Amino acid sequence: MFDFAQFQATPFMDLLSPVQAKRLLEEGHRRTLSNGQFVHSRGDEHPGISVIEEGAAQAGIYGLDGSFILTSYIGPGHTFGEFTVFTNLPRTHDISAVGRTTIREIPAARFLSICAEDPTYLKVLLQTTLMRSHLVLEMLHAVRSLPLLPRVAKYLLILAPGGPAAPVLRFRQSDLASTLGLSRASMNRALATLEEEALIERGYGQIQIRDRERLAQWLNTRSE
Amino acid sequence: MFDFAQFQATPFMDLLSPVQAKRLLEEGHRRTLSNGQFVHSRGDEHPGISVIEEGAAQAGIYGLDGSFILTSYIGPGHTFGEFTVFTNLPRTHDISAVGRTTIREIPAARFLSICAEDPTYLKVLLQTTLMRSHLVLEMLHAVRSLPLLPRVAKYLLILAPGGPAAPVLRFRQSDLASTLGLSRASMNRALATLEEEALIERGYGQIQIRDRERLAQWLNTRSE
DNA sequence: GAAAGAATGTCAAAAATGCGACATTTGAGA
DNA sequence: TCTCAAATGTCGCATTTTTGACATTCTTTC
Repeated sequence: MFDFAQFQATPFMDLLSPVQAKRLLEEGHRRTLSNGQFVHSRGDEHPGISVIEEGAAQAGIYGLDGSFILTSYIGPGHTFGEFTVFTNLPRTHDISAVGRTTIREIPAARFLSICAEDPTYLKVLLQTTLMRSHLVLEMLHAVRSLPLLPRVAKYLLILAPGGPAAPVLRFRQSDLASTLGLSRASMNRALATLEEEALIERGYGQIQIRDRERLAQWLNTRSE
Repeated sequence: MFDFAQFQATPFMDLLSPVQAKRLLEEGHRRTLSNGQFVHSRGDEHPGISVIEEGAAQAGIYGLDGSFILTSYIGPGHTFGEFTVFTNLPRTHDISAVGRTTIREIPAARFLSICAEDPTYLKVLLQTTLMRSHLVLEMLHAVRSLPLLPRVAKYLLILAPGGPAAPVLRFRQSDLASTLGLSRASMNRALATLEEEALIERGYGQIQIRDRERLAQWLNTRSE
């Protein structure tokens, strides 16, 4: 259910039955976004939950200097915005599309009434929220207890999209750097070292994990 | 509902009606712990959710060198262990009592059946989980984007117990240091500076926040 | 109430990291 | 295709932080 070794949460939609999934999507309004387009900005009102149908999104916060601190990568079947539904507070993160992306937006009131009808939605959302919460705790722990190199590796694993293909992270090194709270120079050196170990490949605006499994193994030998 | 300025989540029990609260506690087994006594250790099985009736607990992870990385301070009315109930995975944190503490332990199966009876429990647990998740994200953000001094201040605010009284954090400086991922020397210097500003007071094995409001204000002028 | 253990306060040398600068490579758009 | 902007690769130097050591203060326990 929760593949620790791969640091990936199960998508919300995968935990619903096909009927429940269909029912939920029907309540939503479809929206298509081009690469990099903003879905929400920090501070936006309009509470509602969104489901990714195709493509992906990234959540983070822009710093005053334009740097982007990434918090999570949101893939197909995952949701975002549930925080606004259950707390009635404005958005806490900036969310933008990664590649061409289609999402379903379900307004807060409507989602809540679906939950009232069938509490399974609540239970499943709780499950995914707890898993993601756990991942954030893992990140927090990594930031504080791991040396630079394994710390970078762990973040790559957590932020990398799931799925069978070799994961490609479409992030600039400068964004990754501010995400981990270090300078671009240090990030570049760390990535260079990981590349020497043949664990990743650096590209222009992206990083490819050559073999998720092997990177996870390498991390284990380094952190325990 | 969610006091951002004070970085405190609403306790789970406060969001339940008196009847619902009573019903839940009746399902649990009461347990009394003395100061520092362990409730659970990382890796423990036996899934179940626990509610703090009196006292408090701290959750964290012990490092190999004996250092303790604190994750959260859990006060009266708050829960812990919900992760084990909904994922069937072992405990991810070490939890110990702070001061004389009584808790109610509700086995996973029983809690789930209560939720099935009355989905309000699910909804409320989702609310608190989302709030706490948000707090962890705030911590993560602080670690990466704030300079040392405001970072320490923010952690003190997040980790400090709520309530009207001047909060006292019963932590050793060495634990606080490893919680923020820095050395005891740096932590000591940071705390010394905050004390010079008359925001906190250092004690033996504890730190007192002189005025939560004022510390939050000081933080705001420093971080935006 | 004395002694021992535990935690804090502080310092200088060593190490790690950030900063600013500049060359190089890549990709997008005219 | 060519040009230019954007992103990466690298290098000293400045700064911060850690390390390890030691003195001091506070608690606990005998």
